[in-house]
Amino acid sequence: MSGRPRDPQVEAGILAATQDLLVDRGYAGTTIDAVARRARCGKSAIYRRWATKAELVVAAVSATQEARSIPDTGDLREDLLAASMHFADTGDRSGLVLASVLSELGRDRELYDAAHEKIGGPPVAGIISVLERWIERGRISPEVPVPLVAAIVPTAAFGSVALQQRGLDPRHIADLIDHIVLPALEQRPGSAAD
Amino acid sequence: MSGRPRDPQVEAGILAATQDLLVDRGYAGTTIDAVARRARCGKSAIYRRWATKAELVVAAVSATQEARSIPDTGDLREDLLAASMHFADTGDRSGLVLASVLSELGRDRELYDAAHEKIGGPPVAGIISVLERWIERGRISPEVPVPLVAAIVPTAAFGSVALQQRGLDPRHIADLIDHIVLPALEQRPGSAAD
DNA sequence: GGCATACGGTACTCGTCGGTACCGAAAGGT
DNA sequence: ACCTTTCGGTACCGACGAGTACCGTATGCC
Repeated sequence: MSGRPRDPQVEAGILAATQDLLVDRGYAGTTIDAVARRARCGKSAIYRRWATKAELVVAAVSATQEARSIPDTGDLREDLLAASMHFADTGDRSGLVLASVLSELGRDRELYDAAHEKIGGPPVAGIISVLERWIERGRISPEVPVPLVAAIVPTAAFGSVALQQRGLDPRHIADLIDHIVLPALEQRPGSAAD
Repeated sequence: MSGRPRDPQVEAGILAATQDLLVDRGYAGTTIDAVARRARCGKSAIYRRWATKAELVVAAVSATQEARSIPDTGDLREDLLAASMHFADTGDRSGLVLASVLSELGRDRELYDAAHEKIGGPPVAGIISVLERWIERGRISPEVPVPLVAAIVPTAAFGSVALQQRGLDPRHIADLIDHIVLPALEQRPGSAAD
């Protein structure tokens, strides 16, 4: 029956190589031969696992995602910082990989779903959770448009990655939170200040 | 010497066809043959004007840009709305065209410069001008980080275009200005009067 | 009218890349 | 030991697309 088992390291190497190439060559520039060369494996090892290039890319995009916990430091600003730092340029390639497949997103349904669900979803959900918790605690007015505010940092990160090929500076994220996000959260429900 | 002059309508048709294809096929999907077919011209008419596909695309991207004036309505909110509405989904294809060439931006210097200068530059500059004018008038504190605030709507528009293949809803832009931009501008240095 | 160029259209070259087929060697299960 | 599968590697096929070369025709300047 079962012959030689597949080497998990080969799989990991292929995915890593694919991510690398996506980031600095783009989708079109990521050829299967180049992936094999970089991963130091044969093309057969790739096609044994994924039937098409699209499937490989989907897998590589999905693999950039890992579980994340929602911060709860007792301080709103700290929570926001913690939840947002995922978008900083700190080794995490998920943002860069996403940007690299951008141009195909609207045209390849499979790619779009994978990228949107795996990359866009969870991190934004983390920020939303933070905001909702502080609304429950009364620190934030229930009238603030949560989705709008929660999208600020991810959107900025996305733009940075897409246009400049690099993630956001952690300092930049802190500035965004201090000067944009927190002010947007300060509106009071009934107070007549304005 | 000079024989038959070039037909300006041919040029316009080629650029329009290129923009159309970029928007709904992407950069890779925009073939020269397809451009010629859509523009109802020969490939020779294209290569007579631009030496390579990249040059054609740069020209098509550049052609989406026209002059814009800086609004001055006497009301801060109205000025911001006017300056930002350029990013709304209203016939203006500049955003869509930009998004379509996104994936190549970081890798093709010529493309990047054209897109950044022609599309990113002027509209953002308009918003910055509005903010600076109202700072001079004392309506906005000189301490607000202008570039950070000015980037909010363009960045959001960019994300929308890139991820969903469509521009921002005008209503969404108004929400951004009311709930994000204006609150960020309300921080006062120390003064109370307005 | 005649020269030079642009026109739409077609046929071609040539490089690239996704995907397949096949190799001999290695590695595990039984 | 034997059988099966995976391994890295290579050679190949077929499609596709950028760019070139011409074609006969149309159009304007001198």
